[in-house]
Amino acid sequence: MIQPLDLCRSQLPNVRQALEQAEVLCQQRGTRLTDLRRRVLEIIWNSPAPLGAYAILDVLRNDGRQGAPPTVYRALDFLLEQGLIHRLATLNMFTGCRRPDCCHSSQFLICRDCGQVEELSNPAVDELLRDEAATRQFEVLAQMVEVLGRCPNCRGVAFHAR
Amino acid sequence: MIQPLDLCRSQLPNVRQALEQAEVLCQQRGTRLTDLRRRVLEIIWNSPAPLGAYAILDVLRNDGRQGAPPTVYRALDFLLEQGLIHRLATLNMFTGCRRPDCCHSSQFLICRDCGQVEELSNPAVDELLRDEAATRQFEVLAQMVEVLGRCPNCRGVAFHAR
DNA sequence: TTGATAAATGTTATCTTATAACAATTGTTA
DNA sequence: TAACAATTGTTATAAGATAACATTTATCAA
Repeated sequence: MIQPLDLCRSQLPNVRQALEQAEVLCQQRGTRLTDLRRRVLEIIWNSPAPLGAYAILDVLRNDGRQGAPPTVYRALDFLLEQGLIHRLATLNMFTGCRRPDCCHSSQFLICRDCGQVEELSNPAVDELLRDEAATRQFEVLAQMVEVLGRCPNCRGVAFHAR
Repeated sequence: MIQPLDLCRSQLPNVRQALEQAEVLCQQRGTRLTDLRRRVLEIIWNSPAPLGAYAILDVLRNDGRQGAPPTVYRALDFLLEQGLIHRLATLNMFTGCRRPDCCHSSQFLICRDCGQVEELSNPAVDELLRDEAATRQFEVLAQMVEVLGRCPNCRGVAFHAR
């Protein structure tokens, strides 16, 4: 008996939960999650795959909002600062952070075909890179680890129920 | 007695050597390192820090060459395919590959201040990421590991001679 | 050598991503 | 309420990348 699983979706926390957590975090930090910023965060979480700034802008305009690129980029800057979203450098796109509550270095598995992203947080990767840097007296400010490939769904990998 | 070291420079292979190696590799592979492609590779190697496509284009035009963006991007595509250069996704820039002869996954230490780049090739990083991917039945096509920070020179770190 | 073909480059136009600069609005606090 | 800071609106443009088609150059078979 074959039982296909939708791995990617099963790992997406729901949108409302992400928004509530963002609300709490910003309150704790004394930063302002304005309407615009909350809406941008919501748009990002609503999307199954990462979004580009201009795609987000399109949604905002569909909302009936005014807006130009800076509108979006400023909101994105805020959300990045707060650790509520990540920027995927290889795609020039943005995706919701799965663990906005704690500082962590992330690694991303990005599916070339469907665009869905899995966020990892393997401390060993972080440590290895820090060690390499330390050896060279290099001060680490940020890490960017992205693995491009194909997710199980897009590979057509079937899982057999045990 | 204090002995400052110029670590970054000391690791840059010289340009001629890089070009000769590229020549040999392309000959072995039956690919054509044309004048344009060789010149672009030379421009990249001549620069102490990574270059953007348009900066390369400017140099080409100073050469007296004709050219438009596609001219450069096509040459860059070829050099990337041949593994003679790397693209730094966080900077949208290109840098010469230190080990074009062997397939390898690279990690980069990128100095935010001076822009200089150190290329690492730590197999453990590669393996960790492959393991994480394998666990998730994710097929790896490419890895992008970039560490942004400050190099010893820009931190003002002094080295003491032993 | 020539003609046919493929590869590389030239050229124009356009698309995508991102930011600078300044104006208007909104929120906060003395 | 006035003064100030933060946020958002608006216009323009910079910077990175590619599509589409023309032209040139290299390669190779006849």
